[in-house]
Amino acid sequence: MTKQRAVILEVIRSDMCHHTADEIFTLAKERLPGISRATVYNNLKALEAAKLIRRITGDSLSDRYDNSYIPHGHMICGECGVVRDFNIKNLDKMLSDAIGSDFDSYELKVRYLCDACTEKARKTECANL
Amino acid sequence: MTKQRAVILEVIRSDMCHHTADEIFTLAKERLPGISRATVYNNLKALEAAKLIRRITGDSLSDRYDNSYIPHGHMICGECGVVRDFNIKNLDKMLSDAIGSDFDSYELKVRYLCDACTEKARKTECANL
DNA sequence: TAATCCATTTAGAATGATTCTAAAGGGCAT
DNA sequence: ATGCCCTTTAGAATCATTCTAAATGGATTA
Repeated sequence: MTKQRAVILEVIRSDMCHHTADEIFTLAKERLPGISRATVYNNLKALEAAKLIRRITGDSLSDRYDNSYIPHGHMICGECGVVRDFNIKNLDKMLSDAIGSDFDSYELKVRYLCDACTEKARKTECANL
Repeated sequence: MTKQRAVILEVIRSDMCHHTADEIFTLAKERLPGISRATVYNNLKALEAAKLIRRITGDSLSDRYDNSYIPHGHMICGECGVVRDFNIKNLDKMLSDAIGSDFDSYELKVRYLCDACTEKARKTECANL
């Protein structure tokens, strides 16, 4: 465990956000000014291989990283992009039943409008009347 | 509906595969040799906006396109990359319950080992004994 | 302490999917 | 035929990510 790897892991674990590689690079740089972008990518890959984090793809043009390796749902506001976790009971069993075998992992993303953005949209509508 | 758009839509609808933009470009080119890559991307975007197809992201480094706009599960073999559809009963309801509101769409991907690749792995194991 | 080793880091080049741009084309109403 | 506007085209630009080759660092041994 190099100090670079430790810092990257701490950055990912320090909050509930689902950061992009670039954000992680910026945050790690505050503590290790000399750190290289390639090091961030190398370690993100290594940390996922070690099952300490999980890469989540497709929410935006860049991938994001989850501080838990255990699969769970992500709800993503289509307006402001905020990502929150959620769980569905027995989903693992339903999935293995549906596909007819065990599986390695899953990714579940729901696009919705968060409360704040719903509220904002409501106000805008009123203003347009 | 230009002839380019029509051909692209036909390519996507012509089979159950989940093609990448590049594959769609190649297939469309067989019928319209002069077609440009940008036209394919433009139309894929327009067709999704018109709810005729859906883009699915994160299965590989390039996005793929589904000939149905209606969300459903995708099971993806981690070995050979083949994508198949599946459904889970009442998932819509479970999702809206879990997130506490209606949602726009979801994406559900399960990474597993398909029968053919499982078989292949079994044989390889035996060969290594 | 000095020498060696090997994995990791670094900087920057390379890649590859996608988007952007500016000019050309095509269809439709006038 | 003319003008208009949306679409297409070709290629340049962008941007996240991967690759490469040289430098570094920490541990181990002599």
